[in-house]
Amino acid sequence: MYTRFALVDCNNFYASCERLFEPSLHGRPIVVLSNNDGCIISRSNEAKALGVGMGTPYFKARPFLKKHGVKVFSSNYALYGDLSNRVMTVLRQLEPRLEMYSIDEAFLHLDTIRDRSLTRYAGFVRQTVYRHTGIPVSIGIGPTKTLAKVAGHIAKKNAECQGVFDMSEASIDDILSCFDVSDVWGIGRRQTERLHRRGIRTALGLKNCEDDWLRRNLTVTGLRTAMELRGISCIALEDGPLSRKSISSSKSFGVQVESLSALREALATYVAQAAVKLRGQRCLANSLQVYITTNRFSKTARHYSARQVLTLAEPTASTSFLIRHALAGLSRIYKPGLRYQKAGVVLFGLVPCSFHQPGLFGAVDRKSGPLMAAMDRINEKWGRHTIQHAVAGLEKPWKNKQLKKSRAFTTSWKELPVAKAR
DNA sequence: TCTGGGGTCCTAGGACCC
DNA sequence: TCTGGGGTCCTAGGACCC
Repeated sequence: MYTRFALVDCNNFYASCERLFEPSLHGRPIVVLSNNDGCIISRSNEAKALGVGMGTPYFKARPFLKKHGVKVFSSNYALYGDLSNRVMTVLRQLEPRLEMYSIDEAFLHLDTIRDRSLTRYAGFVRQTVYRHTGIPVSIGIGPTKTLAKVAGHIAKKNAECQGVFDMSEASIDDILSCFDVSDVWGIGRRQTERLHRRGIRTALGLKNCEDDWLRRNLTVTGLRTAMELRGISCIALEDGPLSRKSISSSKSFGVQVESLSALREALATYVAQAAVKLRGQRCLANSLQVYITTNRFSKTARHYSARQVLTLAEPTASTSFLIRHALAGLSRIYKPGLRYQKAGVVLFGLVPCSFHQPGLFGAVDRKSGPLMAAMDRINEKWGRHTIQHAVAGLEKPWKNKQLKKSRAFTTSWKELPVAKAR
């Protein structure tokens, strides 16, 4: 049977979410900043048209944004996560074989759509998502995921496509010959440099490149990308239950941090966040990594970055236990007298709770399990830091800044939008 | 003053085993 | 002169994605 993948991509997702609750911003340029109000990570079409670059540091772009009346938002993940769920729910109702690829993208299998044109069907999907959620999407269709991504690009960039493009509507080679190789899914900066050195600048060039050279220079992933461009599907739709291999939590600080006690607070806070996710996934972790780093862009101070991996005697999901190990790791890599900019933790070696056989002397989770479950319930009901470990600190002066954040319109009763009749 | 956060996969090289 | 060979596992680091 002939397989067809569709890539559904929310247009300028974060900017579109913000605009949803401030309709006066329609037609006006908007940008959304990264976590610490650091970089620009989402731009409305109007902002793109002004030439605002993706990933530009905010402090550099600020005068320009002000001059052109660009509305600036801090990122509001409670809002984006909730709207993403709504989009995915609508899509899943239309097409159950769905892989949620990122917060704003999903792959669908279109094998079952036989009796009508895929372009028309995709147009229907697009309208339905918009009607139910208010989020505009583009849809690309192709025989492999990589070609569906190419089609998605074309759907988004060309107004005459009306948000939908199907690769089978044109000659694939013609399309690939005009498609920049650096825009191909899986081809990043380094690979682009290598391809350019060999004189390959378009997706068609990559498609026709010799397998041996690809295998040697771009590894098996590069070869797989080329095969996908040839229409041979090598990357399957992952529509099974999500099972992560690692869970991490890290953040830049709002102010630079020198003291071990502040680093301990921050790290304990991040460990607690990661542990909540771990329990939400009904898993235990058998090792963790902690790391700290100074500002890598600093021209005056030497950059220091260190990490420590800790293997646990027995896998656990207990916040207390994980914090204790993380802080022991921290004390081994902490160097006094430096100005730290970021800390983080990664939990890995995840095993489902149900698979785990408790050790003879362990039984950590049998004791802490009910306590953690109670903590999670309280924090879910009353807000994130209602109860927490004392070592995570109360004031949290190192917390990052998010000065321009919109409200949690859809996930908090206190922050519901208010409509006024005239 | 000021530059995100959370993931996945691949490879090379070392340790270890028989 | 001359010091095995082949396999597995683990880890750090790099590259990529959104």
